[in-house]
Amino acid sequence: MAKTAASKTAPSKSAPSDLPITEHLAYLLAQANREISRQLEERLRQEGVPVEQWRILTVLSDGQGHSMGELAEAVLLNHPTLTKMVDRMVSDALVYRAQDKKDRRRVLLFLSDRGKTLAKQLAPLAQSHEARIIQRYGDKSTNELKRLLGSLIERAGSL
Amino acid sequence: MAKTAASKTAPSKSAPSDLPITEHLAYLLAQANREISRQLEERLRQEGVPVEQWRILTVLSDGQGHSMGELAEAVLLNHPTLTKMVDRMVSDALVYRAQDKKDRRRVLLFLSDRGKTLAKQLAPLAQSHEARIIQRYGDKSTNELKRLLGSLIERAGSL
DNA sequence: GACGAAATATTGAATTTTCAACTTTCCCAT
DNA sequence: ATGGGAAAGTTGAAAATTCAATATTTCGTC
Repeated sequence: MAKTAASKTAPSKSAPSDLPITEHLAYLLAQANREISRQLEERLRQEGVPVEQWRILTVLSDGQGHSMGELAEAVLLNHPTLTKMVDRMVSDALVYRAQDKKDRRRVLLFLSDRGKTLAKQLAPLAQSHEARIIQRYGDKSTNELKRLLGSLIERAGSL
Repeated sequence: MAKTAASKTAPSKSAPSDLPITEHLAYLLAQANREISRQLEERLRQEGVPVEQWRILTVLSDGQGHSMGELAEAVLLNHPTLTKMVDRMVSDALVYRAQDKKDRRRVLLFLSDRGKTLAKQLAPLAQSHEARIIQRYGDKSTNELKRLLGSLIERAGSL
């Protein structure tokens, strides 16, 4: 038995499974995310917009109304957090809420004119961030990384 | 003609910069990180330990004392946040502080016996999380993803 | 040596996020 | 129809994070 834990070297005191933290996928993802988010955030700070709001503005840019639930999922925020962030954006007149006629429990969110304008200003900033990564990190690597991340996410539910 | 903002070019094709958010590396990283962190968190909840504390415990598991600055960098937290999290961990008797004799500005952090025990309980949990990802997502893909993330992080400073 | 600048860590106030509870509306089996 | 439960969103209190300001110690230079 113990096929996986076959004897490697004489275990002195701590388990051999003490993988350094930098080898954990969870850690590498957190670190990479932190670095890249930080850089994007720096770009967006130019317009005084937090990354989460950029996501919201970008998702809403398709002109459709999106429900809070949809959005929460899309922009990686949980419901109460999104509610309060949207409150702030409403105060800043970037978005507005409207009740869904079909299902009156739902609230649909739309970009205001001001929000549309801002979204258009932001898009090139994010774009140039992406471009710089590709430029420095390489087209090949970047695309491969994106592909792998995409498929990881796809299967994440069943992980 | 309902297009309120089609002031520029005519092509109905989307504007050059309108990359869907799901194509942005920054977004893919955030999403993947969220999914994987969430899963790990679920495992760790078994022992009532937040992911950040797992990171701290794991880094300190080398038995060395680590300064707050070092740790903050290693566990992806900024200084004040780390200070307060460590305060909580000290209250829980998982770690303790000691002044660095060489440089009295610095504070070194060590695992207590209780912290060591907990760290040893946690390691297999994290390990099995990793194992499950590899099992479902594939050895090949996982390693390739890790490799790419590692090299992205390496160059992140110059991005 | 001594002084000002930089590095290290912490604190307190303000902001943000989270958790649990709540309201409203819809679904549907009785 | 209708009453119980599920779904969508919000709210308020509690917890965590962040920002700016504050000690304390070290370093370099004169």
